Amino acid sequence: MPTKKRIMNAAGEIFGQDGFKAATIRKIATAAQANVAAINYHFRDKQGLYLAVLEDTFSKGFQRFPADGETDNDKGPEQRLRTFIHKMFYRFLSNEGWGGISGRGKLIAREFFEPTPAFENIVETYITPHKQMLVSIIAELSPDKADKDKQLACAISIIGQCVYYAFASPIIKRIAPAFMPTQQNLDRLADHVFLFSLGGIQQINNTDITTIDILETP
Amino acid sequence: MPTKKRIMNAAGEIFGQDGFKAATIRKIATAAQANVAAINYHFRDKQGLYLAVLEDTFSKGFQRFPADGETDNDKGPEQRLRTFIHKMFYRFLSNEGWGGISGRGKLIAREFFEPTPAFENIVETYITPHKQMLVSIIAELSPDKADKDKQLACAISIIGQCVYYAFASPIIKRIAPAFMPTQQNLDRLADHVFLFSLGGIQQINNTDITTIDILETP
Amino acid sequence: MPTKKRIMNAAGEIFGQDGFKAATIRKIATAAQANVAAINYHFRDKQGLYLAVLEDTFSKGFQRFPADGETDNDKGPEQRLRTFIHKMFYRFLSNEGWGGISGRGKLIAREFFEPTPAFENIVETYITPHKQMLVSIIAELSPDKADKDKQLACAISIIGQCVYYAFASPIIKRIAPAFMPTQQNLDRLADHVFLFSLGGIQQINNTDITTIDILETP
Amino acid sequence: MPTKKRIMNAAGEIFGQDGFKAATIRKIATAAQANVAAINYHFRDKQGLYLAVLEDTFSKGFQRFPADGETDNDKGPEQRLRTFIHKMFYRFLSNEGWGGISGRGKLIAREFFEPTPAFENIVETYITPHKQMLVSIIAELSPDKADKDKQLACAISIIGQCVYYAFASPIIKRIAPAFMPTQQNLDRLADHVFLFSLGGIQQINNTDITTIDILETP
DNA sequence: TATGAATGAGCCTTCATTCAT
DNA sequence: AATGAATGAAGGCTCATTCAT
Repeated sequence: MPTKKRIMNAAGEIFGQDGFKAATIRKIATAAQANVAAINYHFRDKQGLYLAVLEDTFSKGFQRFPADGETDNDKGPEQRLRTFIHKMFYRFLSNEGWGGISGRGKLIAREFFEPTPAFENIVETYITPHKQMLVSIIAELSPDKADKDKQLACAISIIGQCVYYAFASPIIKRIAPAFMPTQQNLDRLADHVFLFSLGGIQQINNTDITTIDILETP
Repeated sequence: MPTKKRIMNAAGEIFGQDGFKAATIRKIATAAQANVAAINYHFRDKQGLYLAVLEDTFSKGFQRFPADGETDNDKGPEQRLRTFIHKMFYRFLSNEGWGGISGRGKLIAREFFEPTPAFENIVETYITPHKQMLVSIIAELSPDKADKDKQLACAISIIGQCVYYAFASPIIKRIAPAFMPTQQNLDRLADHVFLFSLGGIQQINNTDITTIDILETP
Repeated sequence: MPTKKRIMNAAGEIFGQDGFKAATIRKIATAAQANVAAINYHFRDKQGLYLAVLEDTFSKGFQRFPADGETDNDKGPEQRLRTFIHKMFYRFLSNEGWGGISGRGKLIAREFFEPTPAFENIVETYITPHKQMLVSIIAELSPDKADKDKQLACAISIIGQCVYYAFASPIIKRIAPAFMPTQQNLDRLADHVFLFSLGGIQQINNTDITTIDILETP
Repeated sequence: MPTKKRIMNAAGEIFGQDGFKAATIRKIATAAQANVAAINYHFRDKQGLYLAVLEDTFSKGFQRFPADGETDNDKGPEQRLRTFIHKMFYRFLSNEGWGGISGRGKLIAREFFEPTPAFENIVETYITPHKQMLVSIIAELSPDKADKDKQLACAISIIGQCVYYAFASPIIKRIAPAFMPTQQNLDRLADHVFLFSLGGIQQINNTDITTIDILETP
C-alpha cells in the first residue's frame, strides 16, 4: 500500500481515538510505518491531513451506505425510515462504515461535538441533504405535513439516538453491556430505534403541545 | 472569591471547551487570574484539577437538580418521566446546572465519549443509580414489567436524546437553529423529548420484536 | 527537639546525600516534619541553611575528635600519626563523627570536590591548621626536616587515602565489599592506611627523586 | 563538527562541572551552539545524553591510555606499577584524557562518589578488570601472593591517592598550590604516588597486622 | 515561633514544522 | 517520493521564596 494511503488509514483511527489536538503526527507516522516528514510532504500540515481524512471518510461512508436505497423510492415511509436508521447505524458502527476503516465513526461523532473548520463544508455537502431526507420521510408519516417544527424535532430525536450509540459506547458498556454496539447486534439496535421512533413520531403528531400543562421549573 | 474556587470555575469551562489534553493550565490560570503554580499547589497536577472539577460538577449537579423531586413519589409514572427528563435538560443545559458554572455540561458529555480514569467512580456513584431510576419509571409504564431488556433499550433512547442536545449543539445550530438549546426553550425541548419518548415506550411495549421481518442488510 | 535543630539534622543528611543543588528544601522540611517556610524563617534562605549546617558540622567534628589527643604530645611521631589517621576516619565515618549525625561525612567530602563559597572560611579555620599538624608529624619522621615539598606530598597521599574511603564508598562496595567502611572495621582500615603511609613516608625519604629515570610519557 | 558530537563535548564538560541534576540542557545546548530539542532528538532525554557521554568517556579513556602498555609484559612489577599509576594520572588529568575532552575527569570522579544507574555497567566493563590488573601487579610485589586482602587494601590506597588528585583539586589549590595537578607536573605527581605506594606495599608486606597493639578508640 | 497560600523563574520534554538530501 | 536532522514554540511541573496571619 502506498505511503499516502497508509498514513490516511492510520490517521483516521488515531484522530478518532484521540481527537485532533491530542493526536500526534508522530503517533500516526509510527502506526503508518512512515516518516514524520512524509505527512507534511503529502498533506502540507496536520490540519491538511485531518481535512483529507474527514472528507474521505464522509465521501466513502455515503458512497458505501447511501441514505436512500435506490429501490426504496416505491416503498412506504415506514420502510424508508427503517432503512434510513439502519444505514446510519451501519455508517457509524459497521466495520465497513466510513470507508471500511474502523474508528472513523468516532471521528465523525467528534466533529458533531467540537467541529473543526473542516466541518463547515461537510455539513453543507452531506449532512444537510441527509437531514432533509429524514425530515421528508417523517413528513410522509405525519398528517399535518406543514408543521416543519414537529418534523425537525422528531428528526433530531432520531439522529440523537443513533449518534448516542456511536458516541457514548464507553458508558453504554458500563451501564448496559448488552447494548454495546457490536457487528452482531447492529440490526437489533437499529430496529429498536426504528420502533421507538415510529411511536415517538405518532405521539408527537397526536398531541397538541399546548395541552401540556406547564411544568413548574425545578 | 478564593483562588482555589476561581481556578475550579475557570477549569470547568476550559476543560469542557477544549478537552483534557488540549486545555492548558496556563490558559486556566490566566482565566482564573491566578498563577500557574497555584494549580499545582492546590490540586497537585493537571489531572488532580480535572478530577476535582469533575467530582464537584456531578455532586453539585445532582444536589441542585436531584433526579426525583421529593413530592413526585405520589405522582404517576408519566409525570415522573417528565420530571426526570426536564431535570436532565436542566442539569446539562441550564445556567444553573452542574454547580451553576457554564460550560460544565460539555465536560460531562465529553466523559461519556472518552472517559478518563476519573469517570469510573462517577459512573458508580451517580450514573448507575440515575439509570436505575429511569428504568423503574419505564417499568411502571410497561405491562410486562419483567422485560428488563426493553426497558433498558428505552432508557438508552431517552438518555441519548437528552445528551444529544448537550453534546451536539454545534451541529444543531447549523441544521436546525430553532432547536439550539437556550435558557428560554429548555422546557419546550424537554417536553418534546418527553412526548416523543412516551410514544416510543408505548410502541416498544405494543410490538413483538419478532414480528419485524428481517431487513436485508444494506 | 526544637524545629530549628530538627531542620539542621535533616539538612545535614540530605545535603550530604544529594548535594546542594539537587537537595530541595521541601524534602528537608518533610524529613524534619516542619513547614517549608520555617526554613526560610530560621535560616533566611537555602544557602543560609547550608552554611549553618556546614559550620556546625566542622565545629562539632573537631570538638568531638580533636586532631591531637591532648595526651599525645609526649608520644612519638609514629603513634601521633596513627592517632591522626584514626581520628580522621572517625570524623568522616563514625556514627558519632561530625556532630553525631550520619551522612555528614559526605557533606564534607563534597565540599572538597566542589567547594561552595561557604568553604573558604572552613579551610582557613579548620583545614589549614589540621594540615599543618600532619605536616609537622611527617617532618618528625623525616631526616631532612627542611624538605617541605616531600612532606606536603606525603600529607596529600595520606589525606587522599582517608578521604577516598569517605568519598568513594559506593565504588568500594562494588569492587571490594570487605573494605566498605563500617562501624566495625573502622580501626582496621585506619591501621592499614597508617602502616601503608608509614612505609610510603620512609620510601619517599630514602629516595632521591632525581634517581628515577624519566618515564616515557604514555 | 556535527551537532551530535558538539553536544557530547559540551555535555561532558558541563555534567562534570555541575553534576547531573544541576546541569541544565539549556546550558549544554548553548555551549554546543545547538537547539535544546536537538538533545532530545539525538539522545532521547537528559539521562540518555548523560549515559552516552559517560560510556564514550570510559571507552575513549581506556582506548587512549590502556592500563597496560603492550611492551610492559616483560618488564618487572615495579615498572608496571609505575606505568599503571602514570596512566591513571593521564586518564584523569591530562588534556587528552577521557577522549581528549577537558572536564571529563570530574565526570568520572563524580560517579565514584554518587553513582548513577548508568555506572553499574561501567564498573563491570572497565573498572573491575582495571582493579584486577592492579591487584595482580601488587601480588607480584608481595612474598605472600595468596593474601588477597592485603593486596586489595593496597590497591585501594593507590587508587585513593590518584583519585584524590582528580577529585580534590579545589582544596589542593588552597592548601598546597604547588601540587595542583597541571599538564606540567603530572609526571612528577605520579612518580611521587608511585614511590609512596611502593614503600606502602613493602611496609604492609613486612608487618604482621596483629603486632599492632590495639589503639584505644579516641 | 511557625504556617498555609501564592508567586515568578526556570527546567525538561514534546510537538509540528522545515530543510537539505 | 521520501527521509534524517534540526528548530522554535509551548506545555506541565518543580523550586525557592515571600506574605499575611
